Order: sequence, then C-alpha cells, then structure tokens
Amino acid sequence: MLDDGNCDNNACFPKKIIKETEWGALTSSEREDLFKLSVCRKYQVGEMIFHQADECRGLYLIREGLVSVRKQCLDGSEVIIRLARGGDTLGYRPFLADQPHLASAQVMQNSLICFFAASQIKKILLENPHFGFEFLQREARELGDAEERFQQTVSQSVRIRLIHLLLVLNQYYGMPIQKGSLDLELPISRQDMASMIGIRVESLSRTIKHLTDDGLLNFSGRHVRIHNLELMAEEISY
Amino acid sequence: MLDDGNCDNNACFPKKIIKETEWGALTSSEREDLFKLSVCRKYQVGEMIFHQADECRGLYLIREGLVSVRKQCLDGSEVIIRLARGGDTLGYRPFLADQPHLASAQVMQNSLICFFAASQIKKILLENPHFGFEFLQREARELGDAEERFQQTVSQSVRIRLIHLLLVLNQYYGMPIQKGSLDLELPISRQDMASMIGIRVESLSRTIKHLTDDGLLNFSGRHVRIHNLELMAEEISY
DNA sequence: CGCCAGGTTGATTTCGCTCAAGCAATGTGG
DNA sequence: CCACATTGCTTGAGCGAAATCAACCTGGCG
Repeated sequence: MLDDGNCDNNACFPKKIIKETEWGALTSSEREDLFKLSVCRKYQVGEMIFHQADECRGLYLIREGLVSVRKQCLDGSEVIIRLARGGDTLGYRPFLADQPHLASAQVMQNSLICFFAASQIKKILLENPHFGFEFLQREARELGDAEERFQQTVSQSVRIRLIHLLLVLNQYYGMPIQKGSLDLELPISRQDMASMIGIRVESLSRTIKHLTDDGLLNFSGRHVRIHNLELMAEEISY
Repeated sequence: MLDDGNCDNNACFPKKIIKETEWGALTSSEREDLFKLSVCRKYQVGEMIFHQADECRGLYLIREGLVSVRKQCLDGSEVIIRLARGGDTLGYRPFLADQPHLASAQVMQNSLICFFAASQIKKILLENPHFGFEFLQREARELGDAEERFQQTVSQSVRIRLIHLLLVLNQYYGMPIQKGSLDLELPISRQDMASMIGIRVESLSRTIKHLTDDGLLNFSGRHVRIHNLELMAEEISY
C-alpha cells in the first residue's frame, strides 16, 4: 500500500483529500508551488513527527495512517488530545497561533505524511481567503469538540466517557454485522484509550468488565463486539 | 459609566478595541458598514445574550462588562467554558463552524454589548483576508487554551486547579499591595468558580479552607488576599 | 422580624487511583 | 528448545479525594 521513501510529489494531493479537506481550496498553481518544497515520506509505528515544545516549522498532512497527538506533564502522566487520520492536517494550531507545539505527535500505524513549510503556507494564506476560511471552519469545529470534551470529562462518569469513546471509534472502525450489533477493531492500546478519556489503565479494564457483565459488549484484545448499539447509546442521552 | 439604551453607533469601536482586538483589522469603510446595522445596548446582570442550541445570528462584541459562557447537561450540572470581558467577541465559534450555539452566554456584570449580523461579518470575511487571519490566530490560541485546560482538569488535583484559577483571575482583577502579596476582588460567585474548574461548590469551600490553613491566602466573601504569590505559584510547576 | 440566597461545615459514601500480583502472548539469548 | 525477560492486560485490596446529603450559618432585604 505504502511506497518506500519519498513519494512522487504529484501524489501528495490525492483526489479524496482535495475533495474533502481544506486543501481543496487551493488553486492548482498554489498546489504546484507547495509540491515543489514539500517533503513526503513514510513513517514507521512509534516514530515521532514532532515533540511538545518544539518550534513549529510547518504543517503535516497525513495521507494515510494514524497519528496520536498527546500532551504530557512533568510527572509523567499524559493525555491524548486527539487521533489524526488520513486527510487530517497536524500542526496548524501552533502555526496559526505562532506558538511552539504544545503537544507531541506520534505515529500509531504506518503512515504516509507530507510536510509543508510554514513560510509557504503563510504566503498562500494571505493570498487566498478561501483557504483561510476553510481553516477557520475547521478550527471552529475543533474548538467546539474540545469544549464538549471538557464538559463531558468534568461531569460524566468513566463509564459514560468510555461509551462515548467507543461510539466515536465506531464511526471510523466499526463494521455493522446485523441490525444494532457491530464489530469494532480498536486501533489503539488500552493505555492509549485510557489516556483519551483521562483515566488509568486499570480503571479502563474494570469499566470494560462492567460493560461486559451488563451484556452490552464483548472485548477480546482489540476486537470488540457491541451487541446492542442503541441500548449503549441510551446511556449517554444527556 | 454606561449610557442608557442604544449607544451612538460611532462609539461602537473604541480606540482600545481597535488597537487590541481582531476588529482593528477592518478598514474604516468596513467599520462604517458594520455600524449601520449594528445593535448596541446595555445588558443587566443576569440577562441572557444567547442560549445553548439557539441558532447563531451573528457576533457580540463586549465593549464593557463581564459575561460567562456556560454549557449545561440535561441533568442540571453546568460548566463555565470561559469568562468574556471588554474587547472579547462572543459567538464566532458557532458562526464560523456554521453550527448552533453550543453554550449559553449570561451577563455577570452590567455590560455594553454590540451585535453584528452574521451576513455582514461573512461579507467582510471574504473581502478582507487580514480580518480572517486575526480570527484564525484568536481561534488557534483559544484552542490551545482549551486543550491545556482539558489536560489540567484531567490530571491535576482540585487544589492545583483552584490555584490556577486564582492566578488567572489575578491577571484581570489582582491589585499588588506589596512585593509578593496582593488583593483580589473576585467577580463571580463560589458556585461559578466551582463550575469553572469542574467541581462542586462544597469541594471548593473546603479547598479554600485548606489553602487558608496553609497560610497561603485569606478569603473574605469575594475579597481575597494572597500572602505569597510565589509560594502559591510553586505548587503548579508541572 | 422572617425569609432566602449564598456560603460553610459535618457525616457518609462512592468512584477511581495506587500499589501489588498474576497471567498470556511475544520476544530473546544461550 | 528451554529459561527468561518483556509487554499488554486483568484482577484484587485498600485508600483517598471529591461527591452527596444534610444541617446550619450569615448577611441582605422585603
């Protein structure tokens, strides 16, 4: 699936990405300009794309793969801010705010990622208002998500938060098997799931057990079978 | 200080706001256009500016005063997302994301607030890239703040979160009295402080007591005296 | 004066964390 | 091939921080 080393620069904006992301707002000449200086390469699982506190040098467009964005404290604890997939762009927050990275990005699944220098992007941003507008919309939605998550984490139990997480992961990794029930192949470890909802891995394990005991689902490693989606979704009607 | 009813439209962009906020990116003719259709008026304490789930009709510029932005669950619990003061603009998140309001805005102190219709703003946004860019930067910083707060709330104790809150409020309401010590006139109730850091009001009360017992500060109603700012700030070095 | 909202305090419970052990799957070096 | 780490996950026991429930102040206001 992934080709080795640097990819053909022409391949850096597949149709799907042009169609579905902010990069579609570019003119073809702007796209060409970007191509010339872009660096696209394959990343292996575990590789870091950037580190918290690093200066932000530009944007990373994920063509394929999975990347986690995480913040860590000095005390060692860490929180996963979000997962990024094909089509997602990393680093625009620090780039736009003119701040260093406030989080680290680590590859979770082998990925193909294109880098665009900040200076290039800035140039386009000032020339093409549509591009900026797309970014505005994306940021606004993301800010909404962040506030939503804040509220949920503060006021909901671990059980509810886990169900929420599963429902979100279902959107990307779920495979319906019959009416109401579905299979889910988790892309991340227990540890990382715990970090996403701000709890310890032991608590996650126990909560999974409770959901299992209640007959809502079955875990087997990273494979989940959800027996009754609606029943589960009912719990989070807040 | 505040004049009654609608203000003179010319007064809707005081110099301070032009100088320090995204509205400074407008040309004077754009400013004039906005004036014509803006609605500026005085709000009393307790008034709602908009409600969660309302359609977003435009932006609210706070000229003076204090406004809380809060999200509530069905179960009655609520979280304060942020406090907005003179110079702050409300409603741009739902406006840009093209979503309904995901939070309510309530006046905490008598305020003077200008409303600009969404259509007007959209027009300017497409014509003036600088204006959009200012919004981009603001959103990016705010997203960073939201992620920071998420991490802190998830991984820090109530004590640390309260100290954080006091240090933030200090930036706006603190009055140094001598080296290291200062007075702080809180603009909000205990209930609202608790909502800002995601705890119950009883827990807040107890935590205040602990800080007092430790000799860090003294509360008397909404008046706080912080004896040793550095000592307090040391606790949050993470 | 009584009332009430805002705030504090106390008693109790609960949820999630910590620490510790165990287990299965996978890897590694002799 | 075995002995042995290592890693990811689960389980248990005990603890502690914050929530809950309830009572009680306190000051302002009709």
